[in-house]
Amino acid sequence: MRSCCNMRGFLAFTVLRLVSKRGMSGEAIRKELEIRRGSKPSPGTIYPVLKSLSESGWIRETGNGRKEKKYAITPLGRRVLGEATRKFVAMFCDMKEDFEKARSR
Amino acid sequence: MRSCCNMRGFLAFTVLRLVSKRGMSGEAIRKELEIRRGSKPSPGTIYPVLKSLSESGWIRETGNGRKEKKYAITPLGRRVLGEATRKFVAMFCDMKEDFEKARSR
DNA sequence: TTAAATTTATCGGTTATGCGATATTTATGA
DNA sequence: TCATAAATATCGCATAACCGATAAATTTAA
Repeated sequence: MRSCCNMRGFLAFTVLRLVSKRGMSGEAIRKELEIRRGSKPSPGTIYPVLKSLSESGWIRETGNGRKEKKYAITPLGRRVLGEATRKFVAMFCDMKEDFEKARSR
Repeated sequence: MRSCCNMRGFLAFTVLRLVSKRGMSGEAIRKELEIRRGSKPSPGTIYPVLKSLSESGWIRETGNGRKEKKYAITPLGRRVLGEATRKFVAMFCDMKEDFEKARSR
């Protein structure tokens, strides 16, 4: 059975939210998204998003030598995320109960 | 300042949720969406969505003569919506607090 | 040191969402 | 009845999101 929504357009938002909680690498993000949505975004999906968020100045690499690159949210990113979250909640204002009912992880 | 998400892909989902609460016409839906997201979707946006949802068998016209056409969700639509809502909540599982903080309408 | 594995990077292509413009139908009211 | 307004319908288009494939860089381990 087909679905009535495909999450298209919310990947950048979700990635920004993830990074805002704790520094994360591209791979860590892919793994978290696999859990949340059931499928792992391809590298060709996730790295362009990280690049785009970086170029917007919303996230930046945290220079822990090299290893896995980790990203953190910037102050500007935090403002943008706050505003987007506000809009998101306004758009889906009737979903409060659905979130409350859900068993949180 | 640009936004990090554009709600793209969630219009059908949102319309289905609206219709699931109470019978609504295309115009009523446009007005509700204007409130929620700040801009009113154009007719060229909303009527194709209603058509598509109808063709999927997820909503149907409720035959009150003609007047403003009203739509209601079907049992199949309710199943699809339930599943989509479950996925939605899983995807945005960390947003519970944002919804709680928000003043509800 | 070298090979394998992991992570990051890039690019083109497909897909479909939402809009603008426009036309048609239906309702309202003078 | 007729004119105006409101609601619905359709079509093509621009946009961009995401994926697949592939390659490069970095880390790990043998």
